Amino acid sequence: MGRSPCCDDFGIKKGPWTPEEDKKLVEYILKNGHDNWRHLPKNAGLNRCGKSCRLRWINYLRPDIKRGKFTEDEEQLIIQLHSLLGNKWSAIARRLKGRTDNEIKNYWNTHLKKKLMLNGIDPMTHRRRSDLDILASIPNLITASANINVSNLNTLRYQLLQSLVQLMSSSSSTPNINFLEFLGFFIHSKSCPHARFELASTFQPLSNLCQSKLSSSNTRNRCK
DNA sequence: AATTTGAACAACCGCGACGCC
DNA sequence: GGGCGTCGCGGTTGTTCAAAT
Repeated sequence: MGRSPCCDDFGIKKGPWTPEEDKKLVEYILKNGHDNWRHLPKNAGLNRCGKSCRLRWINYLRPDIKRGKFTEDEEQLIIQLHSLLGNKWSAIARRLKGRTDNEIKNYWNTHLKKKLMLNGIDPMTHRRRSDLDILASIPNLITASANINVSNLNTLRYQLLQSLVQLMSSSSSTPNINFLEFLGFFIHSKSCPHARFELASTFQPLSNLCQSKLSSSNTRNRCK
């Protein structure tokens, strides 16, 4: 027999919290604390499960929560801590006063990950990506980016392909700055979903080629 | 002006860890 | 030692709203 689920009671409310529910929860916790989340909703007169109450308190209602945009310092700290701790959001949150693990996790997924990628840094390893790494991820980069404006797709395709040919013909393993700038131009221009789709499909075969190049070069390195 | 799209973030869900009996 | 209840975490989904079309 398994553990009894927390939130399967019929009639238990889910979804966004109302101001009245917030008020009840805050008043109850400030007066009585939160020793037992399981029993708290009933005692506080809330038709919610304990888990939902806990989350609402920790992520939104706690009095010491800091609201508003992340500062540049906080961003740097998150990046630094993520490079040391990985996706240990609660551990990262403990080192950022007033910020919650959920908030940091969301901020990482929507802002910081992209920011690092656009700077040529792998968000998981925190290492600078080689040209081949970047090429292999072009379709993802293009699809992930919401900001492409291409008025003349063919011209840009031609320019990009020229850069790619140049890049592929050089044997250098260090990042090609011109190419990175070119990619940056693509990604920072305004949105055009159609162009993104076109570009992503155009570069999929090239990406596959790069993946196989990468894996064969890794195999060679291992054999050395 | 209406519709679509996508970013941001709030909230949910499943599971492992832990403590108690 | 193992069964059970609860908590906390991380991944995922749902909702909202502004910008683009």
